[in-house]
Amino acid sequence: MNAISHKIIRETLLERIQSGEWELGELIPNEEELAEEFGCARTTVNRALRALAEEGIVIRKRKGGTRVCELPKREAKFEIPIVRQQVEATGAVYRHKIVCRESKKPPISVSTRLHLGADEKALYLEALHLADERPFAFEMRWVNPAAVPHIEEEKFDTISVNEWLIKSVPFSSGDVSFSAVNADCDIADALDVTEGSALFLVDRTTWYDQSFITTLKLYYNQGFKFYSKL
Amino acid sequence: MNAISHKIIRETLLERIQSGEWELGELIPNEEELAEEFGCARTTVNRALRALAEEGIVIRKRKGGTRVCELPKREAKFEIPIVRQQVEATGAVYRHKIVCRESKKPPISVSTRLHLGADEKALYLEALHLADERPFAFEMRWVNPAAVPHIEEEKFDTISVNEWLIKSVPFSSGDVSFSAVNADCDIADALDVTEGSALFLVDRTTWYDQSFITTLKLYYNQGFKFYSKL
DNA sequence: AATATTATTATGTATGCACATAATAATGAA
DNA sequence: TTCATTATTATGTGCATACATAATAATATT
Repeated sequence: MNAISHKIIRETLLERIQSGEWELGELIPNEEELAEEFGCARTTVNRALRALAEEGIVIRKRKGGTRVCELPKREAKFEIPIVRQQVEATGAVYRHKIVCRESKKPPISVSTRLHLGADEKALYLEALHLADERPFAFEMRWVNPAAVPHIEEEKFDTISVNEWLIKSVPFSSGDVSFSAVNADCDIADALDVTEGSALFLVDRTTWYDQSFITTLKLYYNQGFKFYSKL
Repeated sequence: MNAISHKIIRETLLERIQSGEWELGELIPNEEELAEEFGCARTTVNRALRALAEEGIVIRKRKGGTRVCELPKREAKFEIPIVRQQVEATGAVYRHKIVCRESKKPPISVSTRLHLGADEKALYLEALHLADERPFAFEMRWVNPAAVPHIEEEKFDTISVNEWLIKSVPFSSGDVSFSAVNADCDIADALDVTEGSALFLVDRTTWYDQSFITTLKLYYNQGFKFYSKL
């Protein structure tokens, strides 16, 4: 009665599915029948099944009933972390340094991404993230000053650009891509690796409600890995 | 009455949060008050707030009430795709080729990962994934034959190892890492790129209920990108 | 003052009921 | 046979109510 039965029911059903008691694609008993089996109300079974549906374990259709998902999706979720947290997670001391900061006309690829007019300027920043004073990641970023005017006043000596933006625009959306690139001369120099080293690149563009905020390329130093579970 | 009010309420509350009407960390009205405002039952508000809590937008505490999350988490979710689907998504024709298949004693790093005894053999496979007959990704994999004995009978001429395993063990768990590596001589050869090219590497180990199934390294060809949203 | 005990409070959960809705099956008309 | 109409069914949702639970506040005890 009190042992949060919707969770227990969810668990039980999940076990039946994972053990193969109910095959992939198979129709499972309806809510009413399950409610009777578990000796609870249909509402409770409903909640358990809804949870499984949200997780992609089952598919539910009105009148069609509930069946085990044919192709259980394997998704890896991971946080887009703040670099400082990544560094500190390794036990190292974090520091960041603004290497370059200027207002200038961005290349077309960037002005397109930020939805800027042809002659509009944007803020360009280069920053180096350090772990125990050793280069950890190198960031090349464009910011749309119209979206966050107060950025002009910020020095970024105590807080990184990313952290400042997250505080200013906490609920932005974004596109991200992950890839591997060979370090060119400039980046190799900044990260203190040999030219051509394989670097993990995160390329991200974020916006809030139609207003584009920033686009950046973040090059992680050699040997960096992103971990996740599925 | 019929316009799925819990969704509407969730939306409305989300807007108030995103617009800054309720600040980060701020306590929002309790369920009863909101129910009165929206003219609905507390149950309905509860459902909306529970959804927001699951998304990491708000934090809820008994007696403490509900408050906007201080650091809204930025997580990128993406599917660990089947390579065939990745290839076909680009419009290319997929084919895969088993380059090597043998049963042998794995190195310690692998026997540890697969929880094998010191002298136990495992199945080693190398496969090349092709997009329009051009190398797309190169896979080096160890499989624990004890976990999936039927694998001995499978030729993998119509289905890839990964797809076969997904069908055989649909609900496995796993650890994944993503990184960038320079192509060594063998891999450069397999993917037909110059040695030292930056490759995107996915390293994955999967198991089902304490029984370790497979561990693999998947090297994507140069220029490959993983896309996601946040 | 420090500690243990007892309210108080907002969320968490379960229930029975009613009705809405989408997908299907059954039926009828052309 | 073909198409449109009408049940039927399982899920989807909302509500009022009751009680459980965790965290806090208030109180009493040492």
